[in-house]
Amino acid sequence: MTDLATQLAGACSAAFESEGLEARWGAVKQSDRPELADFQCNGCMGAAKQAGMNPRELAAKIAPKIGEHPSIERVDVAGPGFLNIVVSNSALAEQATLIGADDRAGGGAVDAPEKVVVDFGGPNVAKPMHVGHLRSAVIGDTLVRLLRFLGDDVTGDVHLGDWGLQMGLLIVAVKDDQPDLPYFDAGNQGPFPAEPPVTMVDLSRLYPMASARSKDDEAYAKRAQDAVAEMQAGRPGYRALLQHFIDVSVAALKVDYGFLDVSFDLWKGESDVDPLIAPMIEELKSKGFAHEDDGAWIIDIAREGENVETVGKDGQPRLKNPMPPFMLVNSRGATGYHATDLATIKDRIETIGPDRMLYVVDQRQALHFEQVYRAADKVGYLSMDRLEHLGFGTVNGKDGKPFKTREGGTLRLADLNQMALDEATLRIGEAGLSGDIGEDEKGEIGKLVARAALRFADLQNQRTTNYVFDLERFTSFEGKTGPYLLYAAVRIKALLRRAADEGVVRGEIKVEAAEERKLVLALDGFALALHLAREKRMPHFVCEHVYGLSQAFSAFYSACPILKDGVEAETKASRIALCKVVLHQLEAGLGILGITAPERM
RNA sequence: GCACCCGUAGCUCAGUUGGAUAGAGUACCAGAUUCCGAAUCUGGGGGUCACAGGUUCAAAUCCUGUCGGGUGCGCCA
Repeated sequence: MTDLATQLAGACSAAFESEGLEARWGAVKQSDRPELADFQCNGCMGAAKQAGMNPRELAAKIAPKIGEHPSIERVDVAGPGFLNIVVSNSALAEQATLIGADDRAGGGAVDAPEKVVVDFGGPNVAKPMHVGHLRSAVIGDTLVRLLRFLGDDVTGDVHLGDWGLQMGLLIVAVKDDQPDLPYFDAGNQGPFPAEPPVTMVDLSRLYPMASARSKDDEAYAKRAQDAVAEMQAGRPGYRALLQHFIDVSVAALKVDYGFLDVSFDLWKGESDVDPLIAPMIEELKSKGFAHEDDGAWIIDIAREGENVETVGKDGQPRLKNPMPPFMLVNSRGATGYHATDLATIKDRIETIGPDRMLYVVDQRQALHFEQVYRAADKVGYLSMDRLEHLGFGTVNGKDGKPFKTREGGTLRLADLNQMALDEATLRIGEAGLSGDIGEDEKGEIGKLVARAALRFADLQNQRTTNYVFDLERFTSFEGKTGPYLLYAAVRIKALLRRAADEGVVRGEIKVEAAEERKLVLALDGFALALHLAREKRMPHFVCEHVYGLSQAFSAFYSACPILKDGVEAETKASRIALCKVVLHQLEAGLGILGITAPERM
C-alpha cells in the first residue's frame, strides 16, 4: 500500500510534468500548518524560479489539475505559492482501513531489499558491560528489527572482543590465582576439563585487578602481552581457557541483553577469524598491498592531501591531515583489531555475502573504521560505500560528562538494568495497579516498563549526539517516555477487551471529527518515518512517529467517546475499528523499537 | 596543531530535498473527570536557533570566519 503523501505527490508530479516541469517539484508532505491544510506542496516556488515564471501563477495552474484527484477535497494557493491540500474524509477512512489490513501496518517496504550484516554490541569477554554498551545494543538491535521489518535480509552479529590484550591479562591473572590448573602446563595438548575453572564473578574480580596492575607494572604487562602472543599462536591450554572465558561471559551477556530484549543471530568474535588471519596476511603481502615499516606490516591508506608535512609555529615538523596507516601486523609480530576487523569483513563476504555491513559502534572509533574500510576497499574485499560506521554519542550524567556512578566508577549495564527495574517497580506502586494483578504479573509488567523506559530514552535521541541519562525522567509515566507509550497501547487493549465483552464488533471506519482526521493523518506518516529511519540509520524517527501517534490517539480518546452510553452503534463500531488499526500500527512501531506492551498495567 | 561531532525555550531534546507564525516534553500558570484507565486531555506565558558575514524571492538548515563544548589523532581494543 502507499501512503497518502506519496499518492498526492504522484498527482502533483504529473501536474508539474504537464506544464513541462520536472516531476521532482511534486513532492508532498504533511502540512506544517495543520489548521490550514492536511498536506502541502512547496514545489511551485522552486520550479517557477528555475523556469522564470511567477510562482503564484504557476500554483494557480497546478492547483485545479491536482484538485481532480479522487482523494482531494480542496486545494488552495497560499503565500508565495504554497499548494495547500485538504483530503476528503472518505479518503482518510479508506486509508485507515487499508493500514488496518496491511501486514506492515502501512509502514511500506523497501524497493530494493538488501542483504545486510549489522555488527553491534561489541562486548568484551571478561569485562562486564557498562553504560556505554547500552547504546550499541539498543540502536543496533532496533536497526536490525527495522530493516527486517521493511524487507531486508539482515544478520546481526555481536562481534565479541575476545582476542586482544584483555585475554592475556586474564590468562595471567587466572594463572596467578590458580597456578596448578592444567591450562598452564605448556606441554599439555589436552583434552582439558569441560567445566570452566572460573565463574563470571571471578572474571569480573580478576580483570579490573589485572588491567590496573598492567598499567604500572611493566613486567606484568609484558607477561600479558606474551600470553596473548602464545594464545594467538595456538597454545592449546590457552585456547581452551579462552573458550571457557567466552562461554562464561556469553552466558552473563545474554542475561543483560535479554533484559533489554536485544538478540543476535551470530555470536561470533574476533577469535573466530583467527584461522583466516595468517593466509590473509600472506595474501596482502604477496599482492603488494602491505609493506614493512619500522618492523611492522602496514597498508598505506592515506589519500592526496593527507599526511602533508608542514612546519608548526614552534618550528617543529607537523603532519597536516594526518591519516595513520592500517596496522596489519605490529612490530612485535602480533595482530590487533585492524587485522581482525579486516579478516572479519573477508569472512562475512565469503560466508554470508552481504551487500552491505553496518557497524554500530561508539563515535570515537570513527578513525579506526575509516582505516579499516579504506583498507578493505583498497585490497578489493568490499568497496567503501558498502561499509558504514554508524557512530553514536556518549551517555552522560547530569554534569554533561560521561556517566559515572556516585563513586566515580563506570556503571555496569547489569546495575543499570536493575536500577531501571527498581525505579519502574516503584512507579508502578505509586500509580497503583488494579487490585487483581498478582505478584508474578506485576514483576513482568515492571520489566516491560523498565525496558520501554530505557530503550525509548536512548533511541529517541538522534544517534550521533550525546545524551543526558536521567533515570527518573525516563521512567516517568508523564511526558515523552517509554511508559507513556505503553499506557497508550494498554488503554487501547482495555478498550478492545471491553468492546468484545459488550459485543461491539468493528464496523466500517468513518472519519469525521477533527481528532479522527488527525489520528488518521498520524497513521499515514508511518511509512515516511520508517523510510527516513532506514535511510539515515536513525531510529529516533520511529520514536517521533510512535510518540506522535500515541498523542493523537490520546487526543482522540479524550474528545471522541467510543463505548460510552448514548454513542450510536455505527459510531461505536467505526471507532473500535479505528482503535484496532491504531493498536496494530502502534505495536508494529513499538516492535521495531524492541518495546512490548503488557495487557494491562 | 589537524580532523570529526555538537551549540535551538529555565532544563532535556526534535526540526527529510532551503519554505508560511521554529516545535515536543519537562518545569511554571489556568482549566477539564456524575461517562470508555486523569499514568490522560485542553489552553497560556517562555526564543537574538552561540556570534558575525555571505549565497537568495526565502536560511535553524547551505558557504566562510569567530567563540564555546565533546571526541579522536602508528603499533591497547
